[in-house]
This record gives sequence, structure tokens and C-alpha cells, in this order.
Amino acid sequence: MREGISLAVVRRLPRYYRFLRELMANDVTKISSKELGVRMGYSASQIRQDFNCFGGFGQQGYGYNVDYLYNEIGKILGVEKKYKAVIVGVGNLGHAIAGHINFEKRGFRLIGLFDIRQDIVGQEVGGKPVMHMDELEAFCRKNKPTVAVLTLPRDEAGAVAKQLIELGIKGLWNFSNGDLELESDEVIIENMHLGDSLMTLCYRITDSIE
Amino acid sequence: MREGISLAVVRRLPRYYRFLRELMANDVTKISSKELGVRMGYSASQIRQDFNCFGGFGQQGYGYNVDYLYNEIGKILGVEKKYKAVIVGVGNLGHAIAGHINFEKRGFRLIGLFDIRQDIVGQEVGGKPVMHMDELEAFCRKNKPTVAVLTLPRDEAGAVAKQLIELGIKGLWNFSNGDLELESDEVIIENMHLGDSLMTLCYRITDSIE
DNA sequence: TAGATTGTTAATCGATTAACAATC
DNA sequence: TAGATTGTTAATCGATTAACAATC
Repeated sequence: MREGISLAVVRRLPRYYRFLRELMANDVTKISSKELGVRMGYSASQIRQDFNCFGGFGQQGYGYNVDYLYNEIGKILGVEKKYKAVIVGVGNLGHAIAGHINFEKRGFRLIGLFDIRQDIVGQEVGGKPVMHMDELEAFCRKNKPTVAVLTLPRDEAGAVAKQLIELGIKGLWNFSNGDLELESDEVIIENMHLGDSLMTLCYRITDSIE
Repeated sequence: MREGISLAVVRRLPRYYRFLRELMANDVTKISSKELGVRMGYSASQIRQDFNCFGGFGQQGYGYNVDYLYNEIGKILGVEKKYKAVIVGVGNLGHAIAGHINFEKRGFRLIGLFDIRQDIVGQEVGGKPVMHMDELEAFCRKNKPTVAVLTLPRDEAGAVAKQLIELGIKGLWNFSNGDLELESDEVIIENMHLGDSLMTLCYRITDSIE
């Protein structure tokens, strides 16, 4: 059922999930692919194709039950997984992510933060204690986190990523503005290249205003 | 020259730019599409197609001059533009972006920050004073920023975005975890949906470990 | 000149859209 | 039953890859 789903489809799932939650909040109980398409800016065809990658969630002549579809997509995404996550690098950005992101609602559980700066080690951030990088290895061996959030400088990210993979990390959420040079079959990497996005915005603005 | 470049190509440009800078730092003066392809994980064909969207930057039989290509891509992206930018919402995330992102190197100049919280208004963040949201309108009329970084809660983002567009904003860098319901021809939107990315990571990890 | 590598056209592949039979 | 809308197959579109003539 899940074999060979393209990343293009997968990346639309969280957006469907958000829109469906919104519909639920507005007490909408059913929706057709046509109407959802209008709201989301997708074609009705695409929506039906997307959902049918994972099985038939709709009912002919009726449409889709919003609650049911929301829950199914949540299951597909794995929102209930509670994969253990650590944040490595508790500067501005790591701090912000610890406080800002609801890991619990997105399939993860934040279990620890790490930094080298002595002034932040020992503090609580996002309700969790910040530990020293020296403790990372022992912590991972004991607690076996599945993913690591990399919010440290570009120069340090590569070495830490390698270390984490050796410690059994399965996924990296990479905020350092560079590509991690790792074999792609070792680990799943989601890059959040803020700098790239900002430069793309610059291009697109220039393009739009001539 | 710039007509009808697909977004797929544009989104690769910042990555090329990063890799070329890296090559320069390693004193590499020339590179072929083949070798660059190996390093970046693209096909040589794709690289040549991408560059030729904007004109012939290479030399047959030789390859591409790294310095020249870097500078040309920089110009295409508009790194020297210095579009004026404001950050709206100086919570954890806005704070982090102000301190973490080098706007100057990416075509922008940060000229002001805004928040409603009295305890942060008046402070300096990222070298700029934080102003109260009440001052946003007058500030924009006077200084005419081109883009706004939206780092405020989802519920507030929509209304603020509308206001900014009326004030002449041309681009939005949206970090609020929701879609701004705006006519796409009014403004360029770059979404950084952290939540969506994290959920995608969850899916992909589940997929990879079965 | 011979070798290398681009710029560019043609072929392929994958993703999106259209069409329609199935069925609620 | 008639109307609506899905699930799914076929057609189209766009992006990537392959091929090769041009040329440094």
C-alpha cells in the first residue's frame, strides 16, 4: 500500500492534514474532492489520486468524511509514533524550535537537548534539560533517540551528523545551512535551508516586479 | 532570458551557489558539469540545462569557470539587491531569524522588527530596534519595505499579511504554520512550514524502517 | 589536430489532468 | 431511480535524461 509513494505526494499530506483539521474546526463533516480542490488550489483529480495511493477513503456519490479522512492521514503520517528526538545545538534557532514546535502532535517526543556552551548547559529549554555535547554519546546509547534536530553551525553539523548516525539515528532534521555529505541510504534527511528559501524569495520578487 | 523559468530550476540555484562558493574556498577554478553533477547528486545534463536557462556560462571543451559562474548565479538570484525587510513577530522564532540569518548576503536588508509584547518593544534584536505593531503602518508608509518575515502565531498571520499587502509589501517569508489565504498574484509567498517538514520526516522514517 | 565538454535538440520518464465506468 | 462523486485508467503535460553537433 505504501510502496513507491512519490515524495511529491508525501509532501502534500501534511497540508491535507492541516486543511482537514480546519474543516473539522468549522464543523464541516463531509467534503468532495472538487470542493477541497477549490480550497487548496489542487485539482479534484490530484486529490483523488493522492488519497488513492493509500486506499479508498471516500464514498462514491457522497465524498469524503472529514473526520475519518483526517484520522487516516494522521495515521499515514504517523502522528502517534512518538519517535524520540534530540536537539543538537541550542542557540537562537534550537531554542526557538524547542519552544515553538509541538513535537508531540507530529510523531515525536523531545527527550533532550545538547550544546557545548557552558552557560546554557543545565538550563531547561522547552521543558527539557540542556546537556553537554560530551554526554551525547552516552545519552544516545541509553535512550536510543530516532531523530536529531541539527541546529548548529554549518562547520560542526557534518561531524555531529556522522557521530549520530554511528549512534543509530535514523533521521535528521537539518537546519544548518549546508548539505550533509552522507550516504543517503544511511539516514533520512529533511533539510530546512532557510538561506536557500530566502534567496529563492529574492529571485521571485525580482522576477515579479521586473 | 528570465521568462518562464520553472520553480524547480530556481530552487536549485541557491544550492549551486553554495556548492560553487565551497569550490572557491577550496581554490577550485574550473569544473565540468559532469564533476559538479557527481558532487551535487545531479546529472550533468540537468546542470547544463539549468545554467542554459540563463545563458551560456561555460566554455566548450573546458567546463565552467567557478568564480564567474558563482558571480553570475549570485546576480541571477539578486544577492546584491538589498530589498528592505521587516520581521513581524519577535518571539523565539523571529528572534532566532533576526540573529541567525545573514540577510545582507541574500539580497535583503533588515530594517525593523515588530511585536505587540511591551516587554520586548524597545529592545534591540539583531542590531535593530523592536517597534510596537501600532507603528507598523506608519513605518511601512515611510520606509516602504519590500518583504516581511511572518513569525507570529497562525491566527494572527492572516490579518497581518493582508495589512502588509495593502501597505505595498511584495513578498512574504511565512513561518506561521498555516497557509495565508491570499490571491497569489498579490504577493510572492515563500512558506517555511516547519510542522509540515517534521511530519514528512516522520512519514519517511516510518517508511524507511518499515 | 585530437580530446574534452558545452549548448541544444530529441527521447524518456514521471507527475498531473481528464475522462469515465463503477457505485453509493 | 437519478444525481453525485469516487476510484481508476488513459491522455497530457512538464521535467529530467540522453544524444550529438558545435567548438574551444
